[in-house]
Amino acid sequence: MDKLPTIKEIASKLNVSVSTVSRALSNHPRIGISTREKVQALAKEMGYEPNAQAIFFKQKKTYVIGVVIPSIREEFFSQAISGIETAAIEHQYTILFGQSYDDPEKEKAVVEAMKKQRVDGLIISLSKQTNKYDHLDALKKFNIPVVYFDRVPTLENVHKVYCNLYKATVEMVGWLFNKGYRKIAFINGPDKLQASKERLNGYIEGVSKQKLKIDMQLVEKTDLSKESTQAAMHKLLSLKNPPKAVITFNEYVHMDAVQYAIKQGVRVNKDIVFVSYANLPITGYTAYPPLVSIEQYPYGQGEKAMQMLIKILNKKEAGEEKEDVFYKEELYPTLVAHTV
Amino acid sequence: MDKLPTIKEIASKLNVSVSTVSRALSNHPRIGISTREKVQALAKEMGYEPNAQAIFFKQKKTYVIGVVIPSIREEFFSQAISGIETAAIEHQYTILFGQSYDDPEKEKAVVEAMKKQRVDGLIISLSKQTNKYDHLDALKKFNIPVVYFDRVPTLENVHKVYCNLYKATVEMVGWLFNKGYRKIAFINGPDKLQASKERLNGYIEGVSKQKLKIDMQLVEKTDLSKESTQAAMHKLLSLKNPPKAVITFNEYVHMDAVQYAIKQGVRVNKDIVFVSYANLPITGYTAYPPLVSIEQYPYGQGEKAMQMLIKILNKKEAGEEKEDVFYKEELYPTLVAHTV
DNA sequence: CAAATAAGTGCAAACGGTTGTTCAAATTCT
DNA sequence: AGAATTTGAACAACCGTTTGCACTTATTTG
Repeated sequence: MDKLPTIKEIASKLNVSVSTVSRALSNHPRIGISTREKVQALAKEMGYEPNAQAIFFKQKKTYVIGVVIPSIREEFFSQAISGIETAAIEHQYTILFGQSYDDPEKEKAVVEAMKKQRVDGLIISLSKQTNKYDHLDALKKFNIPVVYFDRVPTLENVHKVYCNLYKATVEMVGWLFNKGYRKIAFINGPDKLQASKERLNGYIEGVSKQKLKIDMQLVEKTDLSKESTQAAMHKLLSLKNPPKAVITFNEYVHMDAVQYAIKQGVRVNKDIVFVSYANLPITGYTAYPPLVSIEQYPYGQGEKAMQMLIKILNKKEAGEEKEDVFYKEELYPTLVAHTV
Repeated sequence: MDKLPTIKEIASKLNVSVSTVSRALSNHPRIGISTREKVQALAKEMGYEPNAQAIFFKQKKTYVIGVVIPSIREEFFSQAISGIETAAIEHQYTILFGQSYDDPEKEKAVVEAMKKQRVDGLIISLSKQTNKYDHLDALKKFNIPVVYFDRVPTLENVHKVYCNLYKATVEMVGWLFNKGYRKIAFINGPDKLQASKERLNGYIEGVSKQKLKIDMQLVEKTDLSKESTQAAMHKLLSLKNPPKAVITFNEYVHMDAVQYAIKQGVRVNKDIVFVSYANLPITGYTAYPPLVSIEQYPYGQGEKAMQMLIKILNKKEAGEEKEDVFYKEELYPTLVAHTV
C-alpha cells in the first residue's frame, strides 16, 4: 500500500539533498551536527529503514549464502544447518536454503536458482548420485565460491570440510576385534562418495591389522534406501557363515539393517552386534542403538564450512584472493561408546 | 575477478542500445528478427545471465520467502520445511531460513534480518515463549505478509494454517476409554500456544464425554525441555494412584516421558500405556513408540502455508488485496495406530 | 586584508536492468 | 506522389543508495 519511506523523501521534507541525508545517516564527519540530528530525528520519526536490496545491489553483495543439502529430514543435516546458521548469523549473513533430495537434477536446479539470486557463496553437501560438477563449476564464472562439507567430491582443487573416517574405522574394527568378534561385516554407502572410500579403506586396513583374512563377501553396499539396505542385510544373513558384527554406513542404514535383522529373528547385539557412524541425538531414543558410533560432528562441520566461506569472502573483498589456494579442513573423529 | 557480462556490454559490442538488448532478450515483438537473433546469439556466447538482484530491485520483489521455525532439529519442522520448499520451488520462490531456538529474542533478530533482506513474505511457527508480536506487526509497514503455521497465535486477524486438535484429542481419550483405561493423564505444552489450549479442551471434553471425573492432578505441563518433561512424569508417578495411560504433547515429550518412566521401573505399554501427537518417520525406529498418535501433517501444513502466502502475494500484485481478509486453514487430524 | 584552508552541502554518476515515449525509415494506402 | 501507418530501434527516466568531486561560505593564516 503506502510506500516505504526512502532517503529521498527525507531529503525533500528537509530541503536537503539525498547525499546529505545518506551521509547524515551514516554519521559522515563532513555533515554538520545540526543537519545530522535533524535528519536522524526525521528518519526515526518516519520509520525509515534502509533498503538492503538497493544497497546490496549497489555493493554487488547480498549477504546471502546458499546452502544445499540432500535432505533436511536427516538429523545429520539438520544439525549441520544449525551450525551453518549460527556461524552465518554471527557475521550478518543469511541463509538461502535448498534440498537436492539426493537427485542430481534437483541439485542442479537449486544451485541455479541460487546463482540467479546471486548468493555471495555456496555451501553444499553433494547428493549421493552427483558425479558431474558442471553446475558447480559454473559458479566460478559468477565469482561465487563454493565450500563442500561432509559429502565432498574427491577433487583436490576445491574448498572442503569433512571427517576423515579412515583412522576411526581402523579403530572401530580394532574395538570389535578386542571384544572377540572375528567375522566383521561392513555395509558401505555409494561408491562415488569420498566417505565411502575412506570407510572401506579403513575397514580393510583394520581387518588386515588384526591379521584377519579379508573376505569381500562380508562387504555389502547400499544406496542408502531402506530397500537397498535390507537387501544388503539379507545377503549377509544368507551367508553360510553369517557375520557376528556389522558396521553400517550411517545411522539410517543402521536402523534399517537392525530392523530387518530383527524381522529375520536375529537377536540384535547378541547374535550379531551392530556399530555405526554418526552419533545423533535421536540415537538415544531408538530401540537398538549401535554399541559404538563414530561421531561425525555435523554441527561442527557446518559451522566450520560457514567460517571457511566467510574467510574466503573476506579475502576476496580485500583483493587477497588467490585462485589456486584451496582450503581443506579435515576432522579426525574418534569412537564413542553409545550412551543409552 | 572478471566482471560478469551485462546487457550494456552486449549492447556496445553490437552497437545497439541497451533497451534493444533488453527487449531482444525478452522476445519483445517490436525488435526485428535479425537483431533479436544477433543479440541472443552473442548473449549465449558471452554466457550472459540476467542479474536477478538488479531486476528484483527494480521490481521491488525478491522472490524470497523468509521461513522462521523454532528448531530444525525437530523432525516435525524439518518435514514442514520440506513442504514449504516444495511449494516454493514450484512457484519460483526461494527460501531464506532462520531458527528462533524457541527464544523470542532470537526470533525477533531473525525476523528483522529478513525484513532487511526485504523478503516478499514470511512464514513462521512461533517460539513457544513468544507473547508479543511487535516484530511481526512491524512487517505490515513493510508490506510483508505473514503466514503462521502450526504454532500459531490465538489472534484472529492473521493468516494461519494449523491443526485443530480438539476433536482428535476427544477421539483419543475415547480410544483409551474403549481399551479400558480410566485413569488417563495428560502432559501438556506451554500455555501460550493455541495448540495447548485445544489439546486441553479436547482432553477435558473427552474425559467428560466418557462420564469420568476430571482430575486435574492428572494434568501436568512441560516447557518441552527434557528436564521439565521428566519432572512432570515424576509427579504423575508419585501420585497415590498413578495413571494407567499418558497422553503427551508431542513425540519428544513422549520419548522423554517414556525414558524417564523406564528408569523408574515402569513397564511401558504394560503398566502404563503412552499415546501422543505427531506421527513422525523417526517414531518407527524408537524403542517405545506411542500406541496411537495424532498425525499433524507437518509437510502438508508447510505446503499449505506456502501456497497461502503465494496466493496472498498474487492478490497483492493484482491489487486485489483486502486489508481485512485473513486466510485460515484448519486441518482436522485423526487418530492413527502406530505402525511398528 | 587578501589568500589559503576548512566546513558543510549539493551535483551527478553509478549499480544492471525495464519500460514509456520519441523518432526515423520503410511500407502501405488513397 | 503525398499522407498515413507500421516497423525497428534509440532516448531517457527510474528503482534507492553511495560516493567522488565541485562548489559555496566561513574561518584561519601570513
